[in-house]
Amino acid sequence: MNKTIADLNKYLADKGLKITRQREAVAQVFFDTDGHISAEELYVKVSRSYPGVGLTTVYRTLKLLKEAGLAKERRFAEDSQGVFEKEDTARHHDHLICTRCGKIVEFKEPLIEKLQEEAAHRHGFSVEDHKMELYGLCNSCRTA
Amino acid sequence: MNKTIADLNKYLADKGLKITRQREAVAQVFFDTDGHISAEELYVKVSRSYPGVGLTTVYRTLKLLKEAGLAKERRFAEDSQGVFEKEDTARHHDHLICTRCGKIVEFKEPLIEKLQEEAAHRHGFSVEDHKMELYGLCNSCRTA
DNA sequence: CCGATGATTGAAATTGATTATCATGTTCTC
DNA sequence: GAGAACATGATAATCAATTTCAATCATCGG
Repeated sequence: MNKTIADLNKYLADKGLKITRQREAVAQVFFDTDGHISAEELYVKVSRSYPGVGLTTVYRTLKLLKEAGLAKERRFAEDSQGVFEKEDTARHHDHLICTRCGKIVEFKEPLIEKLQEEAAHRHGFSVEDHKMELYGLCNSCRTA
Repeated sequence: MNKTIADLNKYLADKGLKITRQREAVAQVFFDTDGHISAEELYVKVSRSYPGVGLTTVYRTLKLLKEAGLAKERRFAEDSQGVFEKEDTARHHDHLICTRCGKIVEFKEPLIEKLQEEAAHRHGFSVEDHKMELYGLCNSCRTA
């Protein structure tokens, strides 16, 4: 099932933190967003529906969402800003990134995950998370 | 065979760029280093053998080494500085990162690479490079 | 409901890695 | 070895992200 503001509120209550208008505003817009969004973009989007929420608070709320396991942060280029996506959709998918046009395609490959687990165990590691990104040219850029 | 300063010099000559004391100093120390090293660390190391080389020049030379295909930059944590390693050892290996102690183990998994290629082709991508990092707990941290 | 306590907010300042600037110094070609 | 182009390095600038801090707000106990 999809995660909602209720999940964040539960996390906040458990930690003795407070449920505020601003946090609910940020979480609401975040959960209504599909795909990747940067803190800056989320700030703009939140400002439209709930003006008066500061960029600082957007950053802080995204951090909380990460801690609560509801959001995942990614960084596709060395010099770019981080982007966030919902953890339930983030789980177990990887990315293909076009180095020319920047297009990002998500894909799944369960067999690779299995092999990752095995490789990790051979080195005494337990896997909590993984990051796999393939960089290359997409169809349009290759034929252009 | 291992790459050396000569390879950087060849690249520089081809591009009409100049071979300088500073670039040779940075490259020398870089090629003598195994594993990962940050620009800052390399700067300190270079300063010991060849004082008077600026941090700016270390960054610039590392950029050249990357362009020449002799170095590879990685960034293991969102907020950390980039680290560099020799391209010939970097090629086709991936990383296991302990989220507790920060230990980094390198491993190879040719079968995963093959599957990556296949997955990419299914989405119309050609693969130029890839990044795969597994995050978890190493043996010592798990049993501690 | 009220007041105390401690968390939260947001504007501004700060950070930290990396890059740009620019005057000066160096390399390489002819 | 002269000249043009490139390189250097101290400093300033950048930029996402975090910290600061005084003012505000949420929550709990009574």
